[in-house]
Amino acid sequence: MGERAMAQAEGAHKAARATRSGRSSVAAGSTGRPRSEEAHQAILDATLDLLVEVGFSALTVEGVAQRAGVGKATIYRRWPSKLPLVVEAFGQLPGFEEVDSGSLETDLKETLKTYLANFNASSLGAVFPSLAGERAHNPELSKLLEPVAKARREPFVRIFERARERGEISDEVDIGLAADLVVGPISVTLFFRGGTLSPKMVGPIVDLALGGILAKR
Amino acid sequence: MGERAMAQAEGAHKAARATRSGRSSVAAGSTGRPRSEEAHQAILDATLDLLVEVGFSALTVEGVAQRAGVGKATIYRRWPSKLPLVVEAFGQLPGFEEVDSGSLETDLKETLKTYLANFNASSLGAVFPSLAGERAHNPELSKLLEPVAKARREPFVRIFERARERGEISDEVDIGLAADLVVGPISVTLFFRGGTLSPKMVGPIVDLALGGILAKR
DNA sequence: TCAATAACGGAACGTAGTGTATCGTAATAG
DNA sequence: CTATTACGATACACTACGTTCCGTTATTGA
Repeated sequence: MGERAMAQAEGAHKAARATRSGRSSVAAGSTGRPRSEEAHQAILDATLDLLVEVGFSALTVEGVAQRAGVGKATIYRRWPSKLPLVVEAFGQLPGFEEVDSGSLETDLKETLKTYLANFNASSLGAVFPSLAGERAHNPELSKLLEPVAKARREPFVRIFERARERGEISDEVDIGLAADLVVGPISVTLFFRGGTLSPKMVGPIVDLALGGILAKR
Repeated sequence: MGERAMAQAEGAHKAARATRSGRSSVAAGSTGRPRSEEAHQAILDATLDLLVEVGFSALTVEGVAQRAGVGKATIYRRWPSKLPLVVEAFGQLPGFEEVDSGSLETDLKETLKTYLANFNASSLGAVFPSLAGERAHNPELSKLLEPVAKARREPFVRIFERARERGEISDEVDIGLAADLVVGPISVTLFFRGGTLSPKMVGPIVDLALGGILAKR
């Protein structure tokens, strides 16, 4: 859900001026001017915006500073390089809620719909491919991205585990593979074809995939 | 075999490059030193190597020139920028043969195995994500990549079409979706999880996916 | 045989981004 | 009120980029 960035697009110096309420969360035991929480957030927002606009590799710290209306030093004071900055900004993107309706089919369809909605709303659909493309050549990024990718897969694994406990699917079914089968067409659309993700895809995907998964009983 | 399929949509500079005079092609009416076909190939090879090693965005013309043992001008004389260079180099990667055994299951498994073998052998598994990640932010690259991606999907569509003609699958099955379902787990492994592709995946994938596809009869 | 021609590899531009440092100013603690 | 620290801005040396120029080399046609 984020109206987040929009306010940022034009008002570069808006954040700079807004230092008044630098209500820093820390300041414990430390004297001096506290770090501006607003600047912090403006930097993360600008990073996400630029990540969507130009991708990971074309993103520069200088560009982030300009967009956020912030000096470069303010960024380097908090993050040593662009990688952890990107990872933290990426981590701000919303996760998604789990569904436990008692039915495998409903769980999958609802979760997938949330999945796609998130991809579209948060522009994750533009950010994720850019980061994923870099993984193979950037071990550090790969490591930082691993838990994120895992967290996005796990809900599906749990859905299948619950279905197995209820006896909906056979013990023979490879749950990890089943999860990949369901998410697969979305991945293909996103990466291979560079297409758009629509919630309308969900129904047919689950129906077709589930046929094979349920058949093994 | 090894047919360098994947018809390119890049006639633009191919035509402009008509001056090539590899050994004795005698570039009609043109005097002067002929372009070295050796250098040409060395450049393309170096481009592919670097594409695998560092990815698209980190690939530089300077790096290609060094790797190929060539002056940068030699590259710019043939390609206006790194993009068409990358596309032509990418187009050199082998396509894959079609299988028509008369059985849907066999066709899928054999084709998928070739698919994976190519991904591994040609390091396409490293190159493709890098290019795919750039698509969202580079419309030009996206356009040039479109026919390539399509060509990789088409064999699977044809396999399903033949199966339908033989009456192996119902008319209700969405063939495009079926193709995506089969390739899906590979895409997930490659992009989402950054994992390795193994031919051992093929059997279970096809078995599980086919269950749902065949069930609709 | 030799001048004209064009591609060759290498080197020299100007540009852009990096990470660090320094400036005067602003905000907070004691 | 003073010490301290963060702020935005700017300057810095450094690196690597894309592009262009340069003297050299290979080939052609007179």
